[in-house]
Amino acid sequence: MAKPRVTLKDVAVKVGVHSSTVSRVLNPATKDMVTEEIANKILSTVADMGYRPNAFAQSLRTNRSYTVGVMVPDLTNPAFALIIKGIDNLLETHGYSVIVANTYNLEDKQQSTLDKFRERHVDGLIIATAKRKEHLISDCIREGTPFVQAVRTSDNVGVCSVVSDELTGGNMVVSHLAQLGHKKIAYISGPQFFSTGFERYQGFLQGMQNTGLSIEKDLVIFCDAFSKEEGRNAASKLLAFNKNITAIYVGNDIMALGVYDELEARGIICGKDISVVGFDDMPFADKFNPPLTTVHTPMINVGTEAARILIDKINDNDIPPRTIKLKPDLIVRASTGPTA
Amino acid sequence: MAKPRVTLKDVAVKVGVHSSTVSRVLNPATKDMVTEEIANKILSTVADMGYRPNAFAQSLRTNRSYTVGVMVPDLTNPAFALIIKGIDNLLETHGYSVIVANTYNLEDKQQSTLDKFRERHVDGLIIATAKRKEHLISDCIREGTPFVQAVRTSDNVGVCSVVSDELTGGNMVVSHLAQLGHKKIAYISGPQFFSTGFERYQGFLQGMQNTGLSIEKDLVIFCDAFSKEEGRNAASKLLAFNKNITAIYVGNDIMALGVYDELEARGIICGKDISVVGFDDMPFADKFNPPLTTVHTPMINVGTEAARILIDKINDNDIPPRTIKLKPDLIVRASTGPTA
DNA sequence: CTTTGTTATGCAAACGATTGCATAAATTAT
DNA sequence: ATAATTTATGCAATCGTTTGCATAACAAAG
Repeated sequence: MAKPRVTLKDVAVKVGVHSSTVSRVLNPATKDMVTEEIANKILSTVADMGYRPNAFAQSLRTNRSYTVGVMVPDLTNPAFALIIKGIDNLLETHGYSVIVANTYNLEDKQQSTLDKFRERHVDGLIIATAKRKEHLISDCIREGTPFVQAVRTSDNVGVCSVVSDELTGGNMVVSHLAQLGHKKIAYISGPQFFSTGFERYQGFLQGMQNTGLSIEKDLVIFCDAFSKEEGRNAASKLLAFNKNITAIYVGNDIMALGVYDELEARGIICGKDISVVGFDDMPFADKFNPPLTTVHTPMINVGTEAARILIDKINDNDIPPRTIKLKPDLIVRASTGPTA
Repeated sequence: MAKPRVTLKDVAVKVGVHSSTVSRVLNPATKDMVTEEIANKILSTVADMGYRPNAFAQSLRTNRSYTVGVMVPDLTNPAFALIIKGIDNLLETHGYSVIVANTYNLEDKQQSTLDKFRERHVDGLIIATAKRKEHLISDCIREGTPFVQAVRTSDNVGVCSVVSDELTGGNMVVSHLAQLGHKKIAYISGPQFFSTGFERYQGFLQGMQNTGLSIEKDLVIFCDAFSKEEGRNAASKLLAFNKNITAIYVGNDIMALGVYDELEARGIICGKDISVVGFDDMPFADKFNPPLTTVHTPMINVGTEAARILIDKINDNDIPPRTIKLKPDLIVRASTGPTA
C-alpha cells in the first residue's frame, strides 16, 4: 500500500486529545470510559481522516491476529472448496481472515504449512488433511495450538472435529442396493489411513451385516488414493475376474467417475447392467452420465460448524472436546437400478 | 498460540550478543556484517531454541506483510478455485501467504473486503471480480495499491491483467459449428457488464462475420448472471418461439448446464437435435451428459501469471502495465455434432 | 607511536497500537 | 466548606523487530 497511512496519533493530535483516548473510543469494551461529546468528535474525525487501525500493531500488542489457518489437501476439490466457504462465511462475521494452504497430502508440505501458520501467529487452525495417525495433530496438542479437524479425523482422543457420519452413510447405501435386489455388491475403498476411507469401509461392512448379505473378500478392493485413476484400476481388477457383480459401491464420487470410465470402456451400462454408488455428492454429480447415486453431506455446514467450534477454542482452548457427526442423506439417481 | 515464544532477545542473551546482531545474522542482506564464528553460534542456537520470527513485529517495522489478498466472486466455482491454486503455488515459493475472500458479485462486499485487506496491509491484490466499470479499480489506482486483474478486466487503461483470449475462443467455436453445417446459431450471452460476457459476445459476432453467417437478433439472449437458472430461462425463451435453431453457443459451461436441463425437459437430444457449446471447460465437463464441447483456458496459468506480475508490481508499482491474454483451445466433445 | 581507516558490535529509536497506573477534575457525602 | 469518592484523561511502558548511528577494537599506514 502506498499512500501515507493515518495513525491513532494523527487523529489524536487533530482532535486535541491523547492517542490512548482515541484508542479507547474505538474499542467497544472501553468506549464508555470517555465522555460522549469527545467520543463523538473523535468518531467523526476518525471517519473524516479515514483512519484504519494497523492490524500489525494491534496484533503485536494484543497477541491476537484474528487470522486462522486452514489446511486442505487441494482446494480444487469441490468438497474442500465448500468447507472453506463455510468456514469463511462464519469467521468473517467475527472479524477473522482466513489463510488457506494446499498440502496435496504431502507430509513435508503439511509441516512447512504449520510452520508458516505459526510464524504468522494464526489464532487457530482448521485441519482437513489429517491421517488417522497424524503427528501434526499431536504437535498441535503439545504446543497448545487451538485447532479443529474437519472432514477427516485422526485417532487422537479428546480433540474437536466435524465430520460426516460415514457409518450411517454406508448403511444407507447398502440397504438401498439390497432393496433393489442386489446381492453381489463390490466395494472400492479409499485409503485406510484416512478416517474417511476407514469409516466408510466400516459402514459398508456394517451395512452388509445389517442386511444379512455376505461379504466376499475378492469383492473389496483397497485404493491408495481417492482418485479417478485408482477408481478405474480397481474397477478393472474387479471386472476382470468376476462376471456377476451387479453393484459397485465406491469410496467417493471422484473414484466413481473412474469406475464410469472403465464400465464405458467395457460397454457395460451403468445403472442397468451394473449399479454404481458414490459418496460426497460433489457439485454436478447430478449432471454426470448417468447422474450419480451418492451420499450427500452438507460440506458447507462442516465448515461453519468447525469454524464455530474453533472460535470457542480460541477463546478458551480447554473447553470440553466437541465432535460433530453430520447426518448424511442418500441421493438416489440413475446410476442405480433394480437387478435384472 | 499458547506456548511462550522465543524472541530475538532470548537467543541474543543465550549467545551473549545483542539482539540486533542476531537480527543481522538472520537477514540474508546483512548476515556478512557479522563474524562467521559468531554467526554460526547464533545460527545453531536459533535452531536449538526453535526461534521463529514474529511476523507482526517484522511487518510493523518493515511495512511489508508478505501477504496478498485475492478477491473472487465465489471460490466454489471451479474456475476460481483453479486460479487461486495457481496464485498460491507461485506466491508461496516467494514467501507470500494468500488471503482469500468471496464477494458474491456484491458491491458492498467488495468494498468491505478491500477495507479488510487494507487493514491487514496486504502487499498487493489480485482481483477476479471486476466489472467493466469498476470503481474499486479506480480506487486502487488512486491509492497506489499494487494489484492485477485476473479472469475479468475493467475498462480502466494502463492496468495489469491476465485473461483468456475470449475473442479467439468465440471465433473457434463458430467456425467449428459452421464446419458441422450449422447456420441457425443462437447465442446465450453472459452479462455485458463483465468483460467475459462482453468479449465472448464480441467473439461470437466476429466469428459469425468471419464465416459469413448472418446474425439474427432474436437468436441472441442476454442474461443477468452466469448461472444455471439464467441459462435455462434463456434456452426456454429461445426454443419457445424458434423451431429451427440447430446450435446454441452459451457464454459459459454453467449456463450450458441450464440449457441441458431445458433441452432434456423438452425431449430434445443434445448433440443430435441441437448442438451446445460452452466456455471454460470446467472440471468434469467431460463427464456431463453429453460431454460438453467447450473452450478451454488453463485457469491455473491465469493464476500463476497474475501472481508473477503482482510480485513485480509489489517491488515497483510503476512498471509498465502488462496484460496477458492466454490462448484458449476448443475441446470438441459429444454435445456438438453435424446437422441432420 | 600516533593517526587514520576498517570492521564488527552495541545502542536506542522507531513502527502503531493497547493498557495499568497516576492524576486532574468533577461529583458526592459529611 | 472540606473530605472522600468517582470519573475522565494523560503518561509511559510494552509487544518483537529492524536499522541508522555511535563506538570499541584492531589493523594498517605514516
